[in-house]
Amino acid sequence: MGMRTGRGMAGPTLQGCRATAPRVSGQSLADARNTDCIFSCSLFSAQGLSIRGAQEEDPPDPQLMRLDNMLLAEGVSGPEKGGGSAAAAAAAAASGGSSDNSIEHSDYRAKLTQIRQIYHTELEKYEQACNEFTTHVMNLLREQSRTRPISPKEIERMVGIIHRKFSSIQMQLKQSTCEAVMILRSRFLDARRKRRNFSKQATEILNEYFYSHLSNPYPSEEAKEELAKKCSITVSQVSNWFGNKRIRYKKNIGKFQEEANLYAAKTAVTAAHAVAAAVQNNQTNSPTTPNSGSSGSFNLPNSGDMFMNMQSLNGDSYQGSQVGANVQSQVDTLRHVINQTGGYNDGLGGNSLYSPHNLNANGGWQDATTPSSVTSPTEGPGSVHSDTSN
DNA sequence: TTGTATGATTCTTC
DNA sequence: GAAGAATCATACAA
Repeated sequence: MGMRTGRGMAGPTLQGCRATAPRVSGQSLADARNTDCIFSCSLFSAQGLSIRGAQEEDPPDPQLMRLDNMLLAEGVSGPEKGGGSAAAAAAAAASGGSSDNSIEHSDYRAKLTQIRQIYHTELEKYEQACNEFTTHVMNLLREQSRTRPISPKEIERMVGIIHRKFSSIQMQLKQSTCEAVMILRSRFLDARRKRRNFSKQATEILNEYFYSHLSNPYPSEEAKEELAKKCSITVSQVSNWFGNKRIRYKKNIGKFQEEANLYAAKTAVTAAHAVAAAVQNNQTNSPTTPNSGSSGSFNLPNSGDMFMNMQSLNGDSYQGSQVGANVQSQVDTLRHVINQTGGYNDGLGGNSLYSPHNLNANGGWQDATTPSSVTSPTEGPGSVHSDTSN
């Protein structure tokens, strides 16, 4: 489960553990004993050795030291540090502050606290039982001393045996706790890896960008960062989203038409206002002043798109490239709406006034963006080389 | 339960 | 290294 078959698999370092750890729902220490997690296996294999002499006079058991160190590192033993384990810290760092991950993070901390509490309760119980039993044995020996002589050495030996027995129980407790923490960690990392749909708002933001940049849906790094910030996702997620979107859009334009219309209509009014404002602004100022709006980093090439000539909109003879990138994108939206109202061919090339998606015959975004002198901020759509599939 | 949507991963190409 | 393409795995709706 969770492992992909037939291919190499890149992933977090806990991959091996994650792949074999059972997906337990409860977090009791007893459940934790069932794990076959790699880490746990090593603990179990060493247990037989640890029962003997984990106490005072013997050199410190390396296994016990490992357990203690791990419990300390995970914040289970030692001073309370709010569940601030390495995993939790890593998770917090990876979360990028998104609310969902924060919830997961707090969930992790809550469960770790639970484990910590169980551990300390059990540890206390064992210590108490050890003391009680020692007292009990001492009392018995005292009583026996009335009938036979008992040397201090014998008493010491008995106490030593009791302590060793109880320390082996403690060892098991520590092992179980470690296993529980490991399971929790693996489950937590699994949860991070699990696919989650983006929020509706995030999808809307991405879609709005995509459909308003249909002529060149290749956001620059800056734009990706901005989108990522807006959507509370990572830049690579933005890249993934656009990669998926471009391919799926190309594969089934018809299916996405409705969606395209929706977003186009949504931003049409804004687009019209923006265009008018930009034109106004441009006329009153310098005709070559580029727009520096929020999307200004997209130097959308447009010489391949007849509609990009703003002449048809304002009567001026100035090109879309002079308008500015954000206006350019708005024009994309606007023209889409215009085209919708006028009706257009659903096909890729067709004979319609313009191809609404700026896809070339191969399904690429090439024709709208092929000017040799103008390149995309990232990589021009010229890199869309083979769109013949499907 | 099943089909579809979708985010992620991997491989290939340039 | 970025993008396309194929695929996987999971979420989600019917």
